[in-house]
Order: sequence, then C-alpha cells, then structure tokens
Amino acid sequence: MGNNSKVTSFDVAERAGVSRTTVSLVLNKGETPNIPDETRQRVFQAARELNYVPNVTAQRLARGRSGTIALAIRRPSVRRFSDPYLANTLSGITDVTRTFSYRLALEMIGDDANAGELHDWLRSGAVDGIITEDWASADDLAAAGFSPDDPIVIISDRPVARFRHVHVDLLYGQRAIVSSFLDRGHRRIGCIPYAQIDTSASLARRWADLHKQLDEAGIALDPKHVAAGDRSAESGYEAMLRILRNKPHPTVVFGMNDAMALGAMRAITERGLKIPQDMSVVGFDGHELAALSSPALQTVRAPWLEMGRAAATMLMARVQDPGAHYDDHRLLPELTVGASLGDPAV
Amino acid sequence: MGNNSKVTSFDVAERAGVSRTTVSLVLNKGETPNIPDETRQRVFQAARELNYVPNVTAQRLARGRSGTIALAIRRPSVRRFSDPYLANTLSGITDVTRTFSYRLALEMIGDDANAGELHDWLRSGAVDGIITEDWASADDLAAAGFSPDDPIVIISDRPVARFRHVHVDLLYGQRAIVSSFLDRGHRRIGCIPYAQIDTSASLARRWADLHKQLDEAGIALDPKHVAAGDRSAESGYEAMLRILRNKPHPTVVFGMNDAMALGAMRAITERGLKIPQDMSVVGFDGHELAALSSPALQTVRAPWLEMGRAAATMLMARVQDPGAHYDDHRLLPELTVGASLGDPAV
DNA sequence: CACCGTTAGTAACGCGCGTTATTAAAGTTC
DNA sequence: GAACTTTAATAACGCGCGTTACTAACGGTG
Repeated sequence: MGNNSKVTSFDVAERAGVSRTTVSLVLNKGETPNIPDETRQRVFQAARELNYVPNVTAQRLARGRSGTIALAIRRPSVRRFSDPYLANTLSGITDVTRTFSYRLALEMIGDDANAGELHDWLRSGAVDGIITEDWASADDLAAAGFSPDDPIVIISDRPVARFRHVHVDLLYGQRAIVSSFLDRGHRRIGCIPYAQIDTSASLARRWADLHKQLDEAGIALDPKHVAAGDRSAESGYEAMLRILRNKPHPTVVFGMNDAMALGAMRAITERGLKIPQDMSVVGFDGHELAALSSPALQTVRAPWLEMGRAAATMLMARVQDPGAHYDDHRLLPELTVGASLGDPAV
Repeated sequence: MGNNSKVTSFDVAERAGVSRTTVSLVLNKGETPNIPDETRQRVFQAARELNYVPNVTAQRLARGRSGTIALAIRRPSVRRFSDPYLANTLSGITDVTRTFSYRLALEMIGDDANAGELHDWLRSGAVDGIITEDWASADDLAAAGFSPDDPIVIISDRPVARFRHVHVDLLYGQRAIVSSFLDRGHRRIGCIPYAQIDTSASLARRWADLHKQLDEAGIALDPKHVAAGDRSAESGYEAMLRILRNKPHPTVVFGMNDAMALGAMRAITERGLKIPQDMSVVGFDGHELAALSSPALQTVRAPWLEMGRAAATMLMARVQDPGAHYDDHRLLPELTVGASLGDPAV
C-alpha cells in the first residue's frame, strides 16, 4: 500500500515545478521573505501529494547535529531495570527531550566500561550529548578526552569537580535515616549492604559513611549483624536469616535498598518476631511498594524523576548553546516515615 | 584535551599516503585481496595516531541503514515506567540489540498516537525497525501504510493477523488465576479493574473475558464489589476501602495488577480482617515484590523479559534479511502460588 | 615482442539534504 | 533610459563516507 519507493525532496521539487533549494527553504524556514505564498503552497501541496518524509539521516549529516541525546546506563548486568532509579530517571529525561523534539537513545555499558567509549561515541556524531552516571571521579572522564565544556552531564551522588552534573546527596539521606534510629536509642545495629561484587563508587561511599556515622555515635558494627545481599528482595530475605542465626539479635536492621529491607521484614515475621516491637527495619530507596508493607517501611526516597529532568534540562541547554553556563544542581532525598521503626526492644 | 577538530577519513588517508578509498576499504572490509598487509598497517596506524572516529551519520547515509531499532512505547502518561512490563521488556530488547551491535532508540508516543507517525518515522530512515505494542488491530497499522513485510514487530496480548508479532496470552493467564479461586468455591467475587480512563484494547479484552468466564461459571459480578483503580498501589488501597463499605463482603478480591492487589491487602488488613481466613486476594502481573507481602500474593507472572527478547530477535532477523520468514511466537504467563488465596470464608 | 593475468590502488559517483553565493527578471528612481 | 533596488529562484558546494568501475604498473608466458 502506498508508494514506498523513496520520495526525495527532488521529487517534490519536480512536481511543484521549482528547484530542490526552494523546497528545502519552504519546508525548513518559516516565512522566508523571498518566496511568495503562492509558491510555498505549491510546494506544500506537492509534498503532501507525494507523501514526502525527509530522510533524517541526510538532515543530520547536513545540519551537523543528530537531534538525539543518550542515556548511558552503567550497570553490571542488563537485568537491573527494576529498581526505582532507572524507571523514574528515564521518565524525567523523556519529559524533557519531548519538549525539545529530541530523541533518546539508550545505551547499556558495563560498569567496567571505559570512558573512552563514551567519548568516541560523542565524537562519532551519533548523539549530541550524553547523560551518564556514577563515575568514580571526573578524572576518568578527563583522561578519556572529555573536556568540562563537552555536552555530557553526570548523574551522581555527590558533586563532580569541573563537569556538568546533577547530584542527589545520598549521604545526607542515609545520615537522616540512620539518625532516625540512633536517636531512638538503637545501639545494636544490623545491616544488609550490597555484596562486594557489586562495587560502585557510590555504594562504597555509602558504606564508608555509615561506619563513620556509627563511629561518631560510639557504636561498632558487629560483623555477625551484617550480611550482604545482591539488590534483590530474595537476597535480603536470605541475608536476614543469616543475621538471625546469632544472638543477641540487633534491635534494628538497615537494608541498604528497599527490596532487601522488605525481604528482611519477611524473614523476621516468619520467625515469629514482631515489627517493630521485637525488631525494627528501615530501608533506602523509595520503592513504590515500600509504603504497602505491614507495617509500612521507613525509608528514604531519592528524587530520581527530578534528577532525570534536571540532567536532561542541563544537557539540552548545553546542546543548544555551546557556551551555556551551568550551576551546581543538588537535590535532597526525603525521609519517609513508616511504622517499621520503633523503640529498641530490650 | 586532544585534538577534537574533526578528523575525517581524508585526514587518515593523507597521513597514510593513500587514497580515501583505500582507507575505507581497509577499515570496513576484512582482508581485501588487493591491499597488501603493509599498506593496511599504515592505514591502521595513521587512524590510531589521529584518533580517528568515523562519523556514524555519514556511514548511515552511505550505507542506507541507521543501525538502530526503536521501541515505541504507547502509554498515556510518561509516568508509567514502574510496572514490571517495561523494565523487563527493555532488558530483553537490549540483550538482543547488543549482540547485533545495534542501538536502541526509545520513543514515547501517546496511546492516542496515530500509526502514521510510526510509519513516517520508519520511512524517514531514523530507524531500521520498530517494536511497538498494544494496537487494537492490525488494521490501524495497515491503514497507516504499513505492510506485513515492513520491519515492525508488535508486542501484544493476542495474535495479530498478518503482522510480525510476539504475544503473551494474558487471557490464558487470567483464566488460570480466576479458575484458581473459582475452583476453591469462591462465589462472591470482588474486583479492582483499571479505571475506564485508562482504556487500552488489552485491558478491555481482559475485562470482557473476565465477565465471560464468570458467566460460564454462573456467577454475576456484584457492582458493589467492583471499584476501579489507576494502576497504583495507592488507588488499589482506596478502591478496596470502597468495596469494604458494603456487606456482605466478597470472599476473594481480584486486583487486576499486583500493585493494586497489594494496596487492597493493606486496606483489608487495616480493617482487622485476616488474609486469607477472612478474605482472599489475588493479583496479576508478577511484580518482583509480590512474593514479599504477608501472606505472599497469589498472582500470574507474564514473561516480559522473554517477550522483549523474542520481539527483538524477530525484528533483527527481518532487518538483516528483508525476506525473513517468521512464525507466530506465543508465550504463556505462569501462575505463582501464594498464601493470599484460601478457601472462601463463610 | 605481443599478449594477458595479476597486483595495487584510485577517481568518481551516490547517499539526501542544508545553505550560500549568484543569476535573471521585474520594478523603481532621477 | 541608465542606474539601482527588490523579487524570485537556482546552481553549486558541502556534510563524510561506501562502493563501483576503471587505470596503471608489473611480471610472466609463448
């Protein structure tokens, strides 16, 4: 159905009885002074009749822009899509690209990916700009050839020197939730961190800062109260079972993401313990379903949607104006109160 | 840092002391017979020294292919990313595109989008193929100019005549979970469907089939036992509260997605009712956290990851060979047993 | 030497479009 | 009616690369 054999601007020109130049001018410039309305209409009509669709690749080559930005996801495995981070970040980004009529390309890179790949990708002209995440340091980017003026925006959990970035202060959020149980007098702290395998700079910093905060409170983490998970609820469940093997039990358990915390809750409940009377649980992430647990999980919600929006907005500003100024953009996670945290059991 | 001023294949040719043609041949063809190894090495070295990165837009234009496929997401709002559908489908697709060194473009189109947009997009050469979802009928696509031979694959909940597609038989899954409580003798059925606003062909069919199945069992749905939600857990909670206002209560509640079912569980528990002794709950979706509720939610898990893989594989086959044959690809959802379903209360 | 196959390489065209510099005709001014 | 401006439109170039058709030199064969 339909004549699909490529219709080019040349065909439109021929049918309208003008040159290809005129077609291009009419279709791209609004109200060019030296083309009378009668001619314009002829071109429009010819284009309509032929069902003309410009070849975007040719447009991109001629214009020198791709009209596309990319999100480079830096995760060890492809199967990491379920957490609220990506879902909301993506939503935020597409919100913005749509208003600019830009397209979004999704690129999965390993967490061991070299920043050089990104740099080459940008230089290849495939994309006009890149949003990326979780680089241990801006030095990696600089070493790969990135200049602070390049169209790249980093989503991070802390300020990134010299480069455009948007950061959410996860340590602030973690301190908030840790304080929430320290302030209630909890001293025997259980913890379900990510397994070492899953080493990201961000997680390492959270882990280090947790120890620092506990130190400041004069508390040492008992190794028997720590068992790692792999991000999944299932792993949280199993980690909690390991922790429960030793007595005395911790009075509170901190799951470093919500899924693991929820898994832990299940393990605790199954053992016949009551939350929060016998043991408290807190999480970290802001999963949609965290509020639905019984009791509701106390956690910290990171503003990923806003992060995505902010990153995309910043990037688009740079893409459209190479000299665009930018300010540090910092967002704060928010404590979500839930009944899963109570006073320490005796 | 580095010399960023565009390095073209011409520059490489000049440095290697050969023609641009030779550079192109060396870089693209493996082992061209008429280029001696010495020359090849000279070209490679020159490219390396100049840090040459080909302009992919020019390559695309010359090759007549974009090296990109698209996922066109057909959802009313951008904020629909949280359900397991998209997360897993995306994972499955990227698994495949990576093995083909293809890129993935993400396109959000409204659920009111015209298929013509997709067709134009394909004709524009921006993408070599499209994966899309949930079209009421293949007629819409045909009317927009799509031919069954075009590189488009539809993800659907039922067979799509004449077009390449991958479908998961959701009705099969729904019948399975509905049977699971009918077989236990439940007769007063509560239901939390999607609000009418959210009309997709798929949901409409599920709703119709539910009635048909209940009819066959000689059961009529009491309107007082039906309250719609908007997909979110929160809305399921509120819908359940409305249902609980009337007596007699249903003996089982079917939440048409897991989030709403989990919300309903919370409402039921808060009212002091026990699940499943006083009331049973079942869901539909296969949310990662469904198994974590207390008791675990009985639900149906759709194989979205496999759907994404299958769709992408089928599309890539067509992209690489225009005459590629294809078979109907059908997957079945799987019943996940949970303790949230028990015998009907008296 | 004339003929021919082989080797090594390139000129030239095409992909489809954006844009600048230029032309040609028509209209205006003194 | 010569000089100048405005109007209407186009030829020609460039974007960077893939590919086909062609050339030129070389070595071998009878």
